Amino acid sequence: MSVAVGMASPELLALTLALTFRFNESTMSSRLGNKIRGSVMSDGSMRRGMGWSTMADVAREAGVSLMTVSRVYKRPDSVAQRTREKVLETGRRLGFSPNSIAGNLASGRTSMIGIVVPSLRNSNNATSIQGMADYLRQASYHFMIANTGYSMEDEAAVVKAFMQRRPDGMVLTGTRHGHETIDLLKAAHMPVVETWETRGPFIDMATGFDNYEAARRITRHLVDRGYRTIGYIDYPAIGLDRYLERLRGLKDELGSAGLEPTSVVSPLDAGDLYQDASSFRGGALGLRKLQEASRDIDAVLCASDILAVGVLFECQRQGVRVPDQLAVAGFGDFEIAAEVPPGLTTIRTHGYQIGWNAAEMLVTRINQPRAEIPLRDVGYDLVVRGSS
Amino acid sequence: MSVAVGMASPELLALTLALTFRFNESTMSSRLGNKIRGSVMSDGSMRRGMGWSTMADVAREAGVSLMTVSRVYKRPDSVAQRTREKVLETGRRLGFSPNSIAGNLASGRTSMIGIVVPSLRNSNNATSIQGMADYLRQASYHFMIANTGYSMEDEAAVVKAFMQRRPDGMVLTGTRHGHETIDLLKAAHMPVVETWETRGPFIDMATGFDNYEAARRITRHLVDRGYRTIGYIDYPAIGLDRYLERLRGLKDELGSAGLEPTSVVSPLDAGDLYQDASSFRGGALGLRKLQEASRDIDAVLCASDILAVGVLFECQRQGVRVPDQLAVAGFGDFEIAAEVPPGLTTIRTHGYQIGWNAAEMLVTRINQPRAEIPLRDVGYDLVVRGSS
DNA sequence: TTGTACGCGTTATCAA
DNA sequence: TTGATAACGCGTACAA
Repeated sequence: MSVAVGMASPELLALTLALTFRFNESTMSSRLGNKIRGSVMSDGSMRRGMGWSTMADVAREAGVSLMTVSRVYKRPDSVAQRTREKVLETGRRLGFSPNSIAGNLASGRTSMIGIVVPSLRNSNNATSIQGMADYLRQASYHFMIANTGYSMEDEAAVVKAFMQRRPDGMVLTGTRHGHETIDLLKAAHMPVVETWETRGPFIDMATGFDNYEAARRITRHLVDRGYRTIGYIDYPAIGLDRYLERLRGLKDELGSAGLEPTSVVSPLDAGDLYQDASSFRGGALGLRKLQEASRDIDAVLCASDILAVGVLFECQRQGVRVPDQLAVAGFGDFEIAAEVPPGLTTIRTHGYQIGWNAAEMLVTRINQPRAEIPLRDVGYDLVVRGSS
Repeated sequence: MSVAVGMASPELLALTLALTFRFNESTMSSRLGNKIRGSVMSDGSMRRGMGWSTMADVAREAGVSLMTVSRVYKRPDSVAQRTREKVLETGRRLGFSPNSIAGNLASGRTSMIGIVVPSLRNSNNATSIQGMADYLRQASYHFMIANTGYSMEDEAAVVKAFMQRRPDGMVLTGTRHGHETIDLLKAAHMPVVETWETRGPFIDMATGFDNYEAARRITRHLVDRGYRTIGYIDYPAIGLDRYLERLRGLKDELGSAGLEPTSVVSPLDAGDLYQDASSFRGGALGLRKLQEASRDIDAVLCASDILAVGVLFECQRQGVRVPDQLAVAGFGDFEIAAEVPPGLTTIRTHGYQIGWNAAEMLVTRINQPRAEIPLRDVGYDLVVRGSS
């Protein structure tokens, strides 16, 4: 029996050889007591021994002990150079690849991070996931992701499921979580970073920015520009902390100018939100709702750039001139904000940095369990463009 | 010693109790021979025994055998109801959470899928990742993701790293991969699905659509509409199979109409591409390049909707009327295509379905290693809107 | 329906 | 610098 292949590279030959070797061994001597070896040959229900070479195989072939092989792959410096080379060469020849699962069990560390986001399609999340991915990769960590669809029950389920895989740390989006989630993580002493907000209380660590202050800042900009009849297009009211903070910031800032929001609308229903793709349309719908509520509205602030761009598109269709007849502002500074005519005034957030920070904080804490790791505020910037 | 907490839920109390119990046990009797138990109390370098309750703990407390506990959590039906309830209750009380890592090692299955994408910020990928996530979740699988930044070397490194975690299957983006990657996967008999293309050869399984035919289809539409001077804005030339196919489709279709592309430009440099966010700007740059190459260009086809929307924005800035002076077409049918005035003509792809399929095919193959799983073509649709 | 025995492939510890 | 040994926590096979 041999492995069927197309092009045969040295690496492939090595692995083929390794597999063949293992099968022969089990067929002939079975001295480890394994009656069956290799799922490839078995009846399908049997999955023990996947046909991979093990450290024991390499050790035997190279004439060293198992621990030496382990050291060669884990801390190469702790092994004499000649030994190391011999082992590596043997390993290559046998197509050996260390089994992390076994290592995890023995060491109690998985080098795995669990990441929980509301949606995988959200640009904000994508950016900070990329930040985490870039940091984690150079630190030799892997990560699992799951999305909650903005539901706390799902979040709890996801966290529970992740815990069974014993990740070394966990990243959550936002700071509002169910008791079950919080209790579970705290009791397990799981290193946790909460992201996108700087207002606690936190389970453990956090990085983000002050959504409340950012919303006040951009509202103040609109007020300073002379706009007085200001509407707000919110995310659907599902109680996401950071969006609640943005709305609160808007109201407080208008309040201190003796104003109040002319109208606050939430254009999407839950179904749309879960899709998370329908937000341009949400912005357009939102504008129409605002116009129904008040004909003389002169500025619209949106909970995200996507909504705001949807507003700009709707203005274009209606022939409403921006910013002369209507000012529009968003939140996020996605690429489109700079590109869409006439340019979208918005709050620049630093999603990539949030992701990077979260990963870095986690890894620091994992390596130094006692470390006190303070909140990291990445700040925000007001970016004024043609729409206001 | 006890766990510090804010609000104490029943679940938390259970877990606290479990941890305390374990610590006491080790401190007092240490009858398993563990000198140290629980990383929380140790000096930081010691990580064995994480302080979690184990099946053995539950078994002892519930007065059953370890296997009974295992069965309760793996195949509850195979245990008498009374026994099951007793075990579950004990498990809850001890805050027990099955350790998948140990289960993986024992069973040879990880219930983990490795997903390799070029970029985490790309909308296409995000959509199909969501499809995979939704399928995998209901099938009780988790997944790891890594991005390659469009580099084959990085892809090989990522695949190698994933293999050490012994995933049950792997999803790759596209069909063009390095020999090293291919050989490794084949030799390991790893179930693999390649996505977004239906033209082989494949490592194992594939789902996607025919990019070549789709490009011909939308090109034909432009030709039928009477456009004759057609430019193309490509992704950067890094040899991504599906983009090469799109360009080939354009050329062939124009060819059979006795035409040829007026100009083909690739507006982004590699740095921009890696960011993957700068594509609106890429479209705008591309249009300007096309205009430099030929003043009487009357239609532009783009390799993606994002580029096409960038073209629309640039038209708006230049005062070019769409579609009267210039027709614009994209590829992807992202939400923005329907929302941006005057509506973007494009090819609708089915990214979510591709992701869902990929996951489903993988799980099928994992459960039935012998299964022949044919290519799944999800097709595409021409969507004509105001821009052409 | 439940239990016993053993192995999964690695790492921590301690001794040489 | 290297080796022997004992876990890590669970699932498979088989027996009762």
